[in-house]
Amino acid sequence: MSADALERAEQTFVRRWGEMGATWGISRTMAEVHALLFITGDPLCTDDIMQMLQISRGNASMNLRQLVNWGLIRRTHLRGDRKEYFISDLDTWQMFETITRERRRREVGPIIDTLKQCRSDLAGDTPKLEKERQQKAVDCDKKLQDMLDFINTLDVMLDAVLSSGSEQIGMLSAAISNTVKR
Amino acid sequence: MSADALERAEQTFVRRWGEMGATWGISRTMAEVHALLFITGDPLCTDDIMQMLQISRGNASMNLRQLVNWGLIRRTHLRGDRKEYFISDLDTWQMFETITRERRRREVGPIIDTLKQCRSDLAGDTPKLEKERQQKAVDCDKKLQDMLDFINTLDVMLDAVLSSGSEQIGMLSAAISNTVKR
DNA sequence: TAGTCTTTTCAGTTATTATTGAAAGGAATG
DNA sequence: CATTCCTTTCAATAATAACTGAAAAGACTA
Repeated sequence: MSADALERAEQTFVRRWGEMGATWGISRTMAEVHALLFITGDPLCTDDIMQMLQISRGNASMNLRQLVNWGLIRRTHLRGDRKEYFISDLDTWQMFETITRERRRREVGPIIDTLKQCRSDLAGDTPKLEKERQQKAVDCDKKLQDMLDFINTLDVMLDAVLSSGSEQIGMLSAAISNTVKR
Repeated sequence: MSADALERAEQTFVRRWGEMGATWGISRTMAEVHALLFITGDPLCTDDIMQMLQISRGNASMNLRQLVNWGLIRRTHLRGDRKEYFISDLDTWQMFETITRERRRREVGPIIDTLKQCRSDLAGDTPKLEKERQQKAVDCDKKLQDMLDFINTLDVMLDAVLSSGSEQIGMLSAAISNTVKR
């Protein structure tokens, strides 16, 4: 039995979203589960997902948990049914915000810490180096500083964009274009 | 023999940058090679890189080629030496721009194509569905449209930011903050 | 509390991706 | 044009990441 147009469209979307996720360091299956819940819109239970994506119960359980932890989907229940159902946030902007905040939280702090760590180690020990190496240490320090400044700028911009919310996104977009054109 | 402060700082930076890359869908080694060339600043040959990262010649060759293709490093030569040397772009903003442009080029087009494809398939076949499914098809189409709009907005913003160049980045940052505060 | 239904966990397996090393291919040198 | 030095390629291998399935744990019911 062949799929109808709706099923085909959904499947195509799910597959592509999975591939996208994979190139961005998110497991293909996790992205597919999310895509499926998003495009379906309805609450789905673990068995639905296992069946539609042809994956095992354990796999489904793991990936659903991760998505809940990320805040991209939430658990829900259908009355008269003991099973757990899952439902995705359907607001595109909100999804973007959730993903971005999460990655920022996990990644920006640690990298800044490392950069600062490198700098302070260098600062303490540079005087102990021979002259030629001292110059290199200074160059290295400058690069670390550049990188820190850059990450900071990006972080501030991101913060502003994220806290603006979807209503202001058009305005923001316009403001950026204006600034750039000048 | 133990490493001095400069070596330690460089190694820490390289390792962390590699980990970062890995979580962003870039192979750890490729990120490490790039980090090494960046933090060193000097031209390095394949053997330097093999030795410093403890990797094989083939591996070094492959990853260097990729980095050249991405435009993050370039080949260079030292007079009196037959070997090829590699040197990294040292401008943080420029590096960001290169990476972002490259990923955008590779990824944004294809995903937009898929979304459009899904929509037009749906549009053609929706009338053939039974009534209840037609409603679902309309809902699905709306989500695809939302996603397209969102990607488009993001793309426009990104384009503006990228074409602004590093000199304007402070101004841009300020403009964003202003817009958001209002 | 025992019985039933559901979810989670995780050791073992499979699939994917990255790496090696040696052979082949190029390029400069004399 | 033969030699040397260097780079690339790629089949084989190793390392990593993802997935399975069955057992254990948890939760609701009567």
